Amino acid sequence: MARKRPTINDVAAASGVSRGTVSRVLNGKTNVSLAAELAVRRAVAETGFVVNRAARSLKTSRTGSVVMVLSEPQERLFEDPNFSVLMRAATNQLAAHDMSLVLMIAGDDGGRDRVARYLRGGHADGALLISTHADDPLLEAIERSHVPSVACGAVLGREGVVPYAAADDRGGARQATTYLIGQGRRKIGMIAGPVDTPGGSLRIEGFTSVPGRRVTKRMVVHGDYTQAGGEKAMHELLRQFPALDAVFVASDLMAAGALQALHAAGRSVPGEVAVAGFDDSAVATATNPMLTTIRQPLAEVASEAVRLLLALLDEQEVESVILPTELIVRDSA
Amino acid sequence: MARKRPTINDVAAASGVSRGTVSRVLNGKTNVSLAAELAVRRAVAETGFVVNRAARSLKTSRTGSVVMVLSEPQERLFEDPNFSVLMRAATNQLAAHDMSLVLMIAGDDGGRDRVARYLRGGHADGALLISTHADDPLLEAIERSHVPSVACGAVLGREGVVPYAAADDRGGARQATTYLIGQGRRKIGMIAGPVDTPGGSLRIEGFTSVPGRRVTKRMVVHGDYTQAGGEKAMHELLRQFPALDAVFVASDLMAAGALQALHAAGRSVPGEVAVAGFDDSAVATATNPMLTTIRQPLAEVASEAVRLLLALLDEQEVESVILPTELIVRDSA
DNA sequence: CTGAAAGCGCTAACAA
DNA sequence: TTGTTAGCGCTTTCAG
Repeated sequence: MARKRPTINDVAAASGVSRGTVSRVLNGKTNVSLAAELAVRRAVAETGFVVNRAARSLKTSRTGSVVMVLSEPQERLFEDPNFSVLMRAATNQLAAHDMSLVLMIAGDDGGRDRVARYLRGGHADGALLISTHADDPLLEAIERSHVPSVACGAVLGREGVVPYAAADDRGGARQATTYLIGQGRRKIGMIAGPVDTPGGSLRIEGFTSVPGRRVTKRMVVHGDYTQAGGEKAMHELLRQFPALDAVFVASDLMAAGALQALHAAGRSVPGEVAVAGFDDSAVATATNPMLTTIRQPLAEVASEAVRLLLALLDEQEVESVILPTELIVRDSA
Repeated sequence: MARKRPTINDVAAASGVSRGTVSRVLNGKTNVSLAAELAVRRAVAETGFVVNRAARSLKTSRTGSVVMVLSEPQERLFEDPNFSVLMRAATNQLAAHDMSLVLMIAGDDGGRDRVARYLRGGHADGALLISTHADDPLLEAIERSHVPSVACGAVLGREGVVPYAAADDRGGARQATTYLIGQGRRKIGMIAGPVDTPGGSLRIEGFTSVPGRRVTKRMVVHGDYTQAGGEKAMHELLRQFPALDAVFVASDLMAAGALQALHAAGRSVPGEVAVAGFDDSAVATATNPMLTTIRQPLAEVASEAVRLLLALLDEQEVESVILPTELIVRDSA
């Protein structure tokens, strides 16, 4: 048993046509008689034929795969609940087009180098960039490789260069802030992410742009998107801006940390301080009180990014898309 | 600019040796003079040559990639914080061997079919199975494809057939239970996972096997690894076994739900009821009180699984491995 | 509408 | 130790 894998030749033999004709029905199906097509399809089913991608790829120089490149430092992503959602959505969307997703991590020089070689080697038709920074040396390597790329989340400072699909960070921050104000809060602080990420800077912009109070520098501190970072940031904020009656936190994980800091400081939530998060990740319902937060349509971000990438591969013009967020009201604000 | 990608012929020309010699230094480097090797290496660097995997694959019928197959239904994994850890570790480990990881989701019939075709087509050298059940039709397809496979976490009922790397579920449960008993708890309930998962049944075994009290049926209820499921299960447990003074919960996410149920029922934690979780995922420190839990060495599980798979590809005999867990004491017990 | 034939870039067997 | 050579399985002209 376990005979050799059937090739296109076997299918040709079984269906009584030539290799060329089989190939035609397998692909564009241009100029094939119905009879021939039927015969081929039957033979494919009978033999259990599956095309050899390597051979096809060698001929067409298309691989049928897309690489998802993670640029975030290991430890951060380790805690990041968003990434797996992006992965699954991208995988599903790609699968619908009979393409596959390969994952690469460009966390250090070695990783970046591997990605660069992979791309230069033409091992993937396109790249999906996750949390890539504008100053990431990888960007240059990608550009040099001429492999079409799309980012999930804008690449700060390269918005015009690298097409992207992203959640509306600015709008989401505005939603949260407006809600807080609507709840009668006026002295609102913010725990932001690192400024070199879109979530870091755009959410500050959104936060700042809502009228109804003055925002000064001491009202904003920065965390690193981890829970411990959020806790530390909250303590700092409490020191700088003790009068605050609300905090908008740029991620749920950091918000969980902020909740702990507030608890330790003896401030009740939402009584004395209202807390709003961002992400609507699993931790949002694990905290006490549960987090009022902003849901990002991450699955859609990934599918849209894939759609853009496929369009790019198809040599179409593409335009970046920004998807709306949604306010989820729970107990913390 | 943007000239054609250099081939092995260009390298041969640039280094003044034949294609064959270039190939030799690129691969096994058997029987190559130092001079030739040096010349080739220089030429590779100069030309920026990267081997064409498709061509190599066509010749060797090895792809240099491994597919990670997720069998879990979409909605569960969506909340599962473990999966991304497995992915990253596997990716890193594979990268160290110059191989890549492609991700496929076999959540429904369509997905399973795609995976089966992928494997039958010889598009991957091996498969890494995640949360595959014994009755998954995919298993048969994989077997039929003759693609070497290793599971992350045992495939219940197929332990002898599919090699695996797993955390010590039984031992971890025992650790947690023993700790609870050591804290003076005697009426310990359990919220288990679905019995058709290793974490579901082995953790019950571990829980039950610790002496010091009697375990009856009403002390164990089942959840579905979601937070909502944990909450519901806790309510049920409270009804069946109201006298309990501790709960061992088979996942942190469910434990977070259990905490909420206990809170709603007016039972203090850990005062009246001690709670121990499992996983040590991000939610474990987001809850209030923070969870005492069992840490699974997931990254090691993935690396070990990859190691086993590579050994299998190398035609070696392999033996499944079970890795020790660690008790993390926090505030809930 | 279909068959024949020429490679895609690489490895490995063989010959030198 | 090295060069030569024969394909791996497929797509795609080019004739017919």
